[in-house]
Amino acid sequence: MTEKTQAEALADAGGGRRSERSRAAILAAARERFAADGYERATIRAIAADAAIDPAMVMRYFGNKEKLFAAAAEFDLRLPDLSALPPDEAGAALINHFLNRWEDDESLKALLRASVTNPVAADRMRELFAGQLGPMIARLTDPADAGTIATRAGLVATQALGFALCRYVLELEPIAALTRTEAVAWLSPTITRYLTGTP
Amino acid sequence: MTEKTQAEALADAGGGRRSERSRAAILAAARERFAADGYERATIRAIAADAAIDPAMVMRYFGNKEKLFAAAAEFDLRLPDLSALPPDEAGAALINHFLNRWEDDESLKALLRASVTNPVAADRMRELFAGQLGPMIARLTDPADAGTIATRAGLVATQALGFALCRYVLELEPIAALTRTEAVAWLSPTITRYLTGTP
DNA sequence: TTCCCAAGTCAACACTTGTTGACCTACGGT
DNA sequence: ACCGTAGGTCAACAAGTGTTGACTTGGGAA
Repeated sequence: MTEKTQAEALADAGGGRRSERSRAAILAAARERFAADGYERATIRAIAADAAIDPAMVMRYFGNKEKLFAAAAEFDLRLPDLSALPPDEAGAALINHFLNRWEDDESLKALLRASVTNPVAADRMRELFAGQLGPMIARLTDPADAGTIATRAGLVATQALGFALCRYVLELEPIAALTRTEAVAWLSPTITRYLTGTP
Repeated sequence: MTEKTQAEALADAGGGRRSERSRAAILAAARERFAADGYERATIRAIAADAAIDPAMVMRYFGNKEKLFAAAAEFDLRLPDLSALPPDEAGAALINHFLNRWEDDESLKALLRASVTNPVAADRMRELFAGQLGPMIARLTDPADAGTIATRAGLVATQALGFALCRYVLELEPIAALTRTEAVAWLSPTITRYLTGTP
């Protein structure tokens, strides 16, 4: 009864496969495991167990572990357009958005944990900052300084990733205990200078 | 007991006992592999092969993989005393020292790569910044602001580790291509503010 | 009803890992 | 000379990995 409705809805949703629910369960479990354990310690068997699904199904749906990771670590920074803001508020807005994004999607944690040992993940990380942050910064930057855009994006990446590494992965105190307000207060000037300042 | 005395005596003897050479070779290979591959991808067999030594010898000398890592990732930041410098030069000096330290000892890279998935490594990383950077900052800080020392150390860690992550591990361009001078110029104001400034 | 086929299960594969214990071997003290 | 032992070799172990292929099941179409 209920199942029929689900099946129909699911059939509509995807390209025709009826097992979207299993696929979604695997993906959710994979995100969790990759985020918690990193690429090599997260095993297909553990992911399958979390999703209450046979390990063979994981292979059926995603081909192999690397493709599963690629699907689980798909991520978009969803950067807002900050060009409307006064320059001295852009830094605070950006770091705030970044922390939000970090906290409500485990994919970023999975990506960071994996990117340290997995080339594919590292590539995606690079593309995230070069391909998404760069263009956003371009809209804030005086065309005369266009040559500095990539550097600015990179510098923002160093501070943003470093903070996330210490706060969410290493759980280094007292960084992990900082309130959101404190964190933003300390980081904003740094980000702002990287966005629009000079060395 | 007896073994150590003998080993030392033999090492002192002049010829260089093979066991000490083996031990050193294993450690060097381990540092290299852990730095390049991270904890789980660096295998005892690969390390032994690099050192041209039987895998069983690695176990004989270091007990198990975790202890080998602990020995290979022993590290000291060797922080200089910056309290003699004018406050606005301390940031530049510190980041310069940090980059030097990073570049001439692979242990830090090994530690960072491993600390993302290995609890022991993460612990050592935390202790590095809390136990070594903290005390150094204390000497720069007005006793009235003693309560901010740990936070300052943590913030410096976020920027320093984030930069190292992007430059040496992720090899994110254009951060990896920055000259030392450029890097120091961009980071110094950030570090200086974390050391002595306010949000 | 019968039949088909995708979804799901099971057991095994080939391989790699850390780790162990039995076995050599060369050399310094006696 | 001998012999004990530290240093080194070899092969195997048990556990765990990603991955595969043959089998079973259930629900919708005929």
